[in-house]
Amino acid sequence: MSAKTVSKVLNHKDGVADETRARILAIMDEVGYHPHIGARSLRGGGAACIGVTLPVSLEVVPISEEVLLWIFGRLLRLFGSRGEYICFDINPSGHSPNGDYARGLWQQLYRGCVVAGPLPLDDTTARRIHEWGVPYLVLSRLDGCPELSCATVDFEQGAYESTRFLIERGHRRIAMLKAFSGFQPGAERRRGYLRALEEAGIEPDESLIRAVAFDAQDMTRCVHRLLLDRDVTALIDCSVTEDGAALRNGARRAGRTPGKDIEVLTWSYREDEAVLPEACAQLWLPQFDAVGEGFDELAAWFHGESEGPIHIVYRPTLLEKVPETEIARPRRLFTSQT
Amino acid sequence: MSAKTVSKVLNHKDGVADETRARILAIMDEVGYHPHIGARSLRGGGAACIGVTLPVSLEVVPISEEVLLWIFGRLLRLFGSRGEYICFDINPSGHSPNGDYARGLWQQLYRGCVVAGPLPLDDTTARRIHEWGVPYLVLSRLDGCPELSCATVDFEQGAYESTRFLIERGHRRIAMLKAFSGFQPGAERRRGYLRALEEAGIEPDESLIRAVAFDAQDMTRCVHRLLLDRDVTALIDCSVTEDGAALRNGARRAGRTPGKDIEVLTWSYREDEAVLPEACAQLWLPQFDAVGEGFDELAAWFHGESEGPIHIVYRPTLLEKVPETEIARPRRLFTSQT
DNA sequence: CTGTTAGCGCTTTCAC
DNA sequence: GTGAAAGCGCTAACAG
Repeated sequence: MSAKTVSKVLNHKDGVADETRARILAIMDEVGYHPHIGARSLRGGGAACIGVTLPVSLEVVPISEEVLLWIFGRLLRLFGSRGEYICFDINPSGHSPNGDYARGLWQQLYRGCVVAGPLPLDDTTARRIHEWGVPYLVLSRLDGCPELSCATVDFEQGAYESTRFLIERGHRRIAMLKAFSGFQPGAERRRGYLRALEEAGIEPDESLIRAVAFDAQDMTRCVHRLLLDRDVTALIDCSVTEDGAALRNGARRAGRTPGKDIEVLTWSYREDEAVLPEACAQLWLPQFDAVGEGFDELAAWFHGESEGPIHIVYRPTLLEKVPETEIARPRRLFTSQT
Repeated sequence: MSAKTVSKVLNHKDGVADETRARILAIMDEVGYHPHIGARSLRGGGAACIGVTLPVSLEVVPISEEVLLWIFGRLLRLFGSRGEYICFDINPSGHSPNGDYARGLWQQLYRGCVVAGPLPLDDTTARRIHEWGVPYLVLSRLDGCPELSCATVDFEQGAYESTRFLIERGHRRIAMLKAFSGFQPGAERRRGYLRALEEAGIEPDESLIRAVAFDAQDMTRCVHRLLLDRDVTALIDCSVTEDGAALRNGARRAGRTPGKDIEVLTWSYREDEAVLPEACAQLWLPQFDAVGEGFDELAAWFHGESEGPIHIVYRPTLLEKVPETEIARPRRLFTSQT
């Protein structure tokens, strides 16, 4: 019989006599036949791979193992169980000239992909991914590319609400521990903060916005420095380092005590536990919920059950009643590898 | 110019004028050209993917997240940093008819692979992988296929030494908590145990070998049952559950106390911490060391710097002086998902 | 140094 | 219901 007949059997199409089909299947089993995935993708089918890439090296934005695993586990359930390959292309310390973090797509290895991390503000690849036309999901928004398929949290809104909350409590000089300088979520934080100040007619002071690295020592140092200025009466920790101890230590070095002579507002990925119980409020970022739902939608898109692009931007919630129990060991979304 | 010239440039081969090369590179950059990985593999090159598969579903042998991550991290360093894709094909609850867990190879997606888990005794796929001819590494041996490229620990030797140690201390009825029934490491344990008994002229009692699941409740129950027999004076815990509490609880329910009226010998993946400090000895299984070295060799093989197959079978070490500190939270190699 | 040609394994189109 | 032929993008062999 001919190649076409075999091809039909392979792809579960009809137009083949039952007897022939059975015979072919028997032979395939006997010879141990498997279709060549490369040839298939060459012909236009595309490999059944879902790819995971990072827009920047793990050294720059050190996504924690916990998160990588969480992503891994979700994709396993959504794609692995349906027989798709899950393909990681995580290139620590830029093997690639920068920008082609989606080479798995260009090379037609992926038929969909997850960009797992914040986008640099000058990113141009995400737009190319969008135009490429396959299902994809970025875990970050990008200014100037609102059509991006994304699942994340509205950091600008979070920063705005946090700042306004403190202004309403009478604060005028509000410091901010900001992460992700040069990245979209960092820019969103800044914008939200400035917008709230402007609305209240407060002149912003750039020196109060402090970029921090993802480690406890740097945190402590920054808090110390900022709080030496006695006019600073409030501090927003939107570093998402979730490190209450570093906040306390930094404040103590500056002779201050959170909840007494300095009001702290913390950001956290968790709703039920406090970064710092003595904080005046905690902003909960439902990032995991957003990403989880994003993955569900991505799977549906990938499997042809729905259409993209995805646009999930969860609004953070300001908890005025901070949970009483403190996060036991900080299980961070980002961990420095020092 | 022709396709071949372009191909040469792509593959960093010489025989192209410098000026032409530069021109081609410029154009490639401009158009955003990327070679089609499927076509390449079709032509015989093979995709630059290292695959990771599990011989059985995660539901049957629940490899812990910690281990998956450890593997992931190692492969990232060894392969990811050199630009290779790391591709997982982990098929929970048998999407495939069983046996084609290496479909990534048959489909020519992988140019090498890691089989990350114990092999079932009736496995036939591993031999086919071996004959396939690409670099691969199995984290288990297989009876009747000694040529397999593997990195693991000699469980038979471990069971033999454990049993002999207890016999020499005067025990005659030695119970055994055994994991991996139906799998190679389970068979090795049994063999080692029986060999030691036979050498000592002790008639084995099958009921003393007890298969346990990877969870604390089942452990406790099994220990309880076994120790109700007052003639049992020694217990080998080679379940590698590393759960001292379950051992203690089971013993207590049977009215026994480890270290007093029952001698326990524990197996552990760690050298410096005790599963049960009151054990009379601990067998250290340098599994991580073996696998780590195996990965190094696999990478060399994959990159053409050395030849396979790999054969790393580390000998366990019997520590008569059990470490004093107990493993804090059991961080298990295998965790049931209940 | 450069161009031509063939063929990898698959699927689709079209003819039988 | 089945077969023949073309072509996907790439590279090796062979001419020019």
